[in-house]
Amino acid sequence: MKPLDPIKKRRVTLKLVADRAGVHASTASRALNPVTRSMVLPSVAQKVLDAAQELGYHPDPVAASLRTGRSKLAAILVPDISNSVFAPILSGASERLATEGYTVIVADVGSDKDKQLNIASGLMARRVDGFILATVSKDDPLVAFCLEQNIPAVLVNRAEAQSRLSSVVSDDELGMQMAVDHLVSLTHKIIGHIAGPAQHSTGYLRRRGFGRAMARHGLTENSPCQIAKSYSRHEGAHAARRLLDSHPQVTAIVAANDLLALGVYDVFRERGINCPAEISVVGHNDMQLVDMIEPPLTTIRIDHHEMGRQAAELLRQVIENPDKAKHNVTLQPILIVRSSTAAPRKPKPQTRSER
Amino acid sequence: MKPLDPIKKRRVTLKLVADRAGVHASTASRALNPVTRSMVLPSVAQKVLDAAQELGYHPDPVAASLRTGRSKLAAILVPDISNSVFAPILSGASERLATEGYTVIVADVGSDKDKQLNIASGLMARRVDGFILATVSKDDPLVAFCLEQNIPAVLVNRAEAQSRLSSVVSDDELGMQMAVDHLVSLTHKIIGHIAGPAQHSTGYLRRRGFGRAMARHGLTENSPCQIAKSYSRHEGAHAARRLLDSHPQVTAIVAANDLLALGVYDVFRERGINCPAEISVVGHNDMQLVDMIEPPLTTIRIDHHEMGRQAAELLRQVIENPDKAKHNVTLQPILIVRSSTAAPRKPKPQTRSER
DNA sequence: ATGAAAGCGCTAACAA
DNA sequence: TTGTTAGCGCTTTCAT
Repeated sequence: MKPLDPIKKRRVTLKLVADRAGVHASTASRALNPVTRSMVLPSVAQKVLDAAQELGYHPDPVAASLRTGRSKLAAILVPDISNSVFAPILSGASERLATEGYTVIVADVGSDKDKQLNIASGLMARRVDGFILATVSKDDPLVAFCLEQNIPAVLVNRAEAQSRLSSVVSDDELGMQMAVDHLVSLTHKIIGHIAGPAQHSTGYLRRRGFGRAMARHGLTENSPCQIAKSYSRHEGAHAARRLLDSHPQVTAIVAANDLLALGVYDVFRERGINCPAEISVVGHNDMQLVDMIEPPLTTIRIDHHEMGRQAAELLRQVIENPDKAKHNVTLQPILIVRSSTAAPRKPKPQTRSER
Repeated sequence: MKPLDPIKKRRVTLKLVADRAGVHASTASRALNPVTRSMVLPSVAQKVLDAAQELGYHPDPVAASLRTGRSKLAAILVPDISNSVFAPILSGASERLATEGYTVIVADVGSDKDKQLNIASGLMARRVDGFILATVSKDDPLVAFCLEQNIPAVLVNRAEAQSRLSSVVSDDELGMQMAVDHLVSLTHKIIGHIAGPAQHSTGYLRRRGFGRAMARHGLTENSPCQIAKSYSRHEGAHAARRLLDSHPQVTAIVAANDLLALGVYDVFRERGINCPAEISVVGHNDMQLVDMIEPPLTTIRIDHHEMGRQAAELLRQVIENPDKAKHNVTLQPILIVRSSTAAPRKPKPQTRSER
């Protein structure tokens, strides 16, 4: 004599629906799945659909997943969810994936490659249908992992030199070109660069873009560069100090991203340097709120929301057709001029002796 | 004659492990599960563990889930992942849940209640073990849903008046008390409030906290308030305009959150009002970067990371013991004084005629 | 302490 | 076109 359980109501199963419609479970299954619906008489299909409706049937994705090996689950791996650059990427991607019927798992996986791999295999065990990776660095083991496991994956924001996977990134070189052109048009001649870590494509490509743009203006000799250890305000400040110590003559600094530019601001404050009167600064990303800081930051805007959207779309395509040719999408950034850039102050005659 | 598939390597199943260890699958299952391991001879358990190790066995959570009804999946619902307030909550909660073996699904569910309910039932179908809700407003249908479905859930950041579920929030009234005390100590007497939407506990409680604090100082008559339609810079500006138009005498404004305070800044800029010389401003949340804006914002800091952590911990407890008594955790905020607050300018004799 | 057997809810190969 | 059957990989009675 089992105690009956009045609280937990029974799950509505496919069998229940089938019984009510007077057909076999497999027929009900076919009727319910739009793809296989044509295998079933329209009249029967309608009966099944009605029965499902009446009973409030919701297919069990877990059971389906066990059976089919697919899950309608997509995972997005970010190195740091607190970094606000990723927020619009996530919302763009989630939005798109949700409309395609995917449930999105956002995993904050940190920067430790072993940890990342662990988390990725955990998700594989859950049979996620694909990954969007916002984490990759040069020769990333995660990419190797996805290739090995033969699981659909696309890169977003950061890519690889060898494009082993499809990707959506901003045109980092072009962005730097824009930044440099803008400064040169303001008649700057000695422009420093605070680069991001070289193992990230953003760090590497933006640095290259900076170098090329300066070369194009014949300013190669006047383009000192310091590489920040990470994309953080703290490391940005660190690099800025090194840059200013070694090249006090710079009249402008191009930072590889906004966080680094904020670090530059910190150093300006610390040393009483006026921006843009004494030194101009350009950031990269147009992170939220950089229009509110003082001075409002001139920067390169990337449409991260669109980036997420396109990555999601690409992933969907790869999931549907794993042999799809790789696509490397490059988004056009735009220059946003605010108040951190201005023409350089005319060098006072006694400038040299001043220090 | 089936074509053999040299690419897709076979999944290592429990049966495989059992065979290799020379036991039955059920024994292997018992040996692998720490909880049931004691039902098995230590020597046998060891053999199974070794076999699993050698084969690189990973239990299939999908199959386990189908069988047990549990999933080791936890979902966090946020209204807007782009709002940077949620980032530290998410990372705090994810971190904690991950160490407990949960995989976290972050769902960006928007503000539409029907959409939220749809997404929640979708996740229920996936058999998530529990929800963390960062979305709730007054009498939220999502809370009713969780109660009905009898699924573990805890609230974070925003709570309900009737505490139908456990929650972790900041002490919103205390925060406002701190803000008002600070301004009063600077000798402000006429202080306005830009409130958040009343259907959110943060909006309602902060407003009440403001009113009570002003009353405590005997300033009830001098505490005009405007309610913003949403927590956004835009609505903050809107409310600020209304406040300044109706009460031009205010010397300080307490905003219900930082985003609203930024809107106030926008209006100051638009009207040429100097902050803090003419009007002081206090925010709430200590969102990232508000120390960089001009002037750096005095605000109430909430430890959102800790908030997420504690919500996760609470959720774990509720999942383990659904009959656990409700806990309503209140975190202490702290006042962060920066440069948006100062003593009010001494009213010039001709102030009144000036306008 | 271990094995046998059933079944979670679904889908798909096969048969009719 | 529909039903039969088997099984995805696991856990959990039940029997031994």
